[in-house]
Amino acid sequence: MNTATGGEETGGRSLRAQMASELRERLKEGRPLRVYLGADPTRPSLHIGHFVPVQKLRVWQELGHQVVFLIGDYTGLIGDPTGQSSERKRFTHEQLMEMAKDYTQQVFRLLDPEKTEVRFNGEWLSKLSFAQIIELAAIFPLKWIVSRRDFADRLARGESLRLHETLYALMQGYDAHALECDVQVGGYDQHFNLLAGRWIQEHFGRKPHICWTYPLLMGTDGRKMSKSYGNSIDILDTPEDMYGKCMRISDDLLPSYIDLTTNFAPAEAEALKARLREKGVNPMEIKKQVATNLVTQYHGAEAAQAAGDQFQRVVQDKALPDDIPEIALPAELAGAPIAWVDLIVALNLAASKGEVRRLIAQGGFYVEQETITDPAATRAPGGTTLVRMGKRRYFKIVG
RNA sequence: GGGGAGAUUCCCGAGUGGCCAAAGGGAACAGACUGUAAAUCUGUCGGCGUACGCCUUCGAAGGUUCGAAUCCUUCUCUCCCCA
Repeated sequence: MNTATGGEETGGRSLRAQMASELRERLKEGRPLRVYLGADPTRPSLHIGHFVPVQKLRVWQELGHQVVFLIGDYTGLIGDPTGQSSERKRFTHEQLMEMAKDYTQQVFRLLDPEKTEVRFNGEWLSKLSFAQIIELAAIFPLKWIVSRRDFADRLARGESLRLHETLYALMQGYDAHALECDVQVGGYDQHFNLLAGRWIQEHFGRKPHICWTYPLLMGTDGRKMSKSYGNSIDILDTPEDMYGKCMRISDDLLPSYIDLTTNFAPAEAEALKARLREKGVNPMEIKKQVATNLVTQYHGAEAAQAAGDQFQRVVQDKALPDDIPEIALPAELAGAPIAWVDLIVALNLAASKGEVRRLIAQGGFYVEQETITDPAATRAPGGTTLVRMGKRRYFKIVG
């Protein structure tokens, strides 16, 4: 059964079409729908890739539907095995509750706390009896579980796969049932977990919820978005960083960013994507609109405007940024001329003298906006000196 | 428990006695150009020295050798196959 395999190829057109038609039916009921997103608080800091469903939840919220944000304090005890190539590190309930604080704080950058129902799945999962778990477990043919690509791969490679991991989907599915929701949103990889909710709801004679999933958002360079790749845009980024990182999105990824991260009205989004396909249109202009939209969502229109202005000034017009960090010279370095190479290393602004020399040799070291070409150049003591290393690392050395 | 493969500079990955600070790719950094911090092109990419050079590095510790990432011994860890 195709829909049970849980991989990114699942679902397919027919399922999506079915979900769309079920959603249309449900909307005809004319009441606010309960739309839920669950997340396990197993990561300390989040990026906009994690936030694609959150961003969509906000759209639902703005349309007047009841949005539920579920914190997986119990599912987090297992850790979602979806897409994992090995057993996950497990957290204690205390750790999870601690991380949940940061988590909700970040989520409320987008969602309206007043209008959001926040729940913890420990509320019901902790109360299930063994008999109830048996009943739930009986819903899932083992074949569905072991044919999921992630599990199948691990089994094929002879790697550890433990029973508790196979229960994850059951737990998430039960959440959907307990929350009596109409729609569950999630990443595309969550198909299996979302469908589990439908099976459980159907088992209990309920109308199954609609599964609404979103494709994976790639990092700004086209690889998987990950903090360690340095290609992520993080929820807690400053407006300037967020804007700048948006401008760094590869041109060909722009359409997916428009779809997944902005809250343009559908027609507007389509228009932007159409513009991108036109000849002679500078993608930069559209990228700026995406950046402004994104920063506005997280920081407000004013901050977005300011960030855009700063980008224009600093990057495009190559002017000085607003606040350049000042570095006061420690006593032992002050008072005498010192070679730039030594100074920069002493201040920990570079890992080695060779690195600074290289920068100078390549014409990327500037003092008071003048390129330094002599690797032995020194700085005279006293006063404030503006230093620029490379494209955008500015410092003021004082003392 | 038995058999096999492997651990290389940030990552992947070549390298089986000197030409190896170590191919190639990726990332990163710089410069050029541009339509942006995109794309493209060029360069750099262990440390110290202006420099012929010196020092440290190829899982760990020893050993063989004029000379080892490459050979031997032991150890640690990882993966695969069989039971």
